[in-house]
Amino acid sequence: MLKIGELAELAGISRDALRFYEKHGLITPTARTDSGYRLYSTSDVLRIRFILSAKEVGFTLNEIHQLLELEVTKDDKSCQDVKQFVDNKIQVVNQRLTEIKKIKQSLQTLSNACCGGDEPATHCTILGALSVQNR
Amino acid sequence: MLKIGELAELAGISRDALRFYEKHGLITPTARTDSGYRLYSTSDVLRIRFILSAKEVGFTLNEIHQLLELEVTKDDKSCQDVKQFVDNKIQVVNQRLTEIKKIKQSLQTLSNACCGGDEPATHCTILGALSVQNR
DNA sequence: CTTGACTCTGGTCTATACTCCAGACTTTAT
DNA sequence: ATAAAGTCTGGAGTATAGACCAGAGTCAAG
Repeated sequence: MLKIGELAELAGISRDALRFYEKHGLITPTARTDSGYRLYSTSDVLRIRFILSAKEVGFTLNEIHQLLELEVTKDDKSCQDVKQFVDNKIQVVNQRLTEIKKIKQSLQTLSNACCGGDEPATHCTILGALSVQNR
Repeated sequence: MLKIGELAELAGISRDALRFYEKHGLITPTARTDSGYRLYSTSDVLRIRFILSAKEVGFTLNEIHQLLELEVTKDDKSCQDVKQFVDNKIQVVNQRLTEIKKIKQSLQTLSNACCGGDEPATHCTILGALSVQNR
């Protein structure tokens, strides 16, 4: 079991951030010491990793909260609702995937054009690189 | 040339957002009418599209500002600096690409597990779906 | 030629996601 | 045993990205 400072270091975030996530229902330490210190287990570590991943790709804490709440049993009566929600998120994610690939291409074009590359200097801005993409 | 309301509608954002971007140096209308109305050209439209794309994938307005400022000429004396900056961004983008693919997989697994899918119900949470990935 | 829709500037307000104390208690190292 | 480092709760402060509003000017249609 990890104390808050240890988990914070492991995850590369601050203790305050961990307490903030807890206050907003994203994670609860598996246990507390008698004196009230938070204790985190390995599954808490996974949870934090997921939270940070999802944040990295643009989900808000609120959305992440919803994702973490999802609990599907095959014959849940609200199953279709959950599926709908998840499928919506998949669409969002796909959209982001497309955008991020475009931007990556642009950055790459820009990088190649720079410092003796073969691309003409007219492509040497982001927008120029983007329009190369669009041809 | 488009007036602010027209561009706003085209881009799917508010007029206030456009003025906000302007205030922070991300975009300047190509012209103004005599009475001071902002006029946007097609290259402004491209610029806004880029801004929104970059925002969508998690860049802050500040970072986007930096990206838009990049202007590389082949024999720029600061060329290596620019290349460095761009290559860093490419790394960030690659990281995000990886994360987003993982999350997409998890969502897909979750969606498939739901409502009569083949996956066992133990994978029917995001974290469960994630750990399927990690096997 | 006026009425309604649009735009201007400048300012305040809001939500999100934290960060940074303060004052008190706990644990660890020497 | 004591000092340093870590943790607790609660609350105030900050950065980002706008939204919203007021009061005044502008434009387009009937």
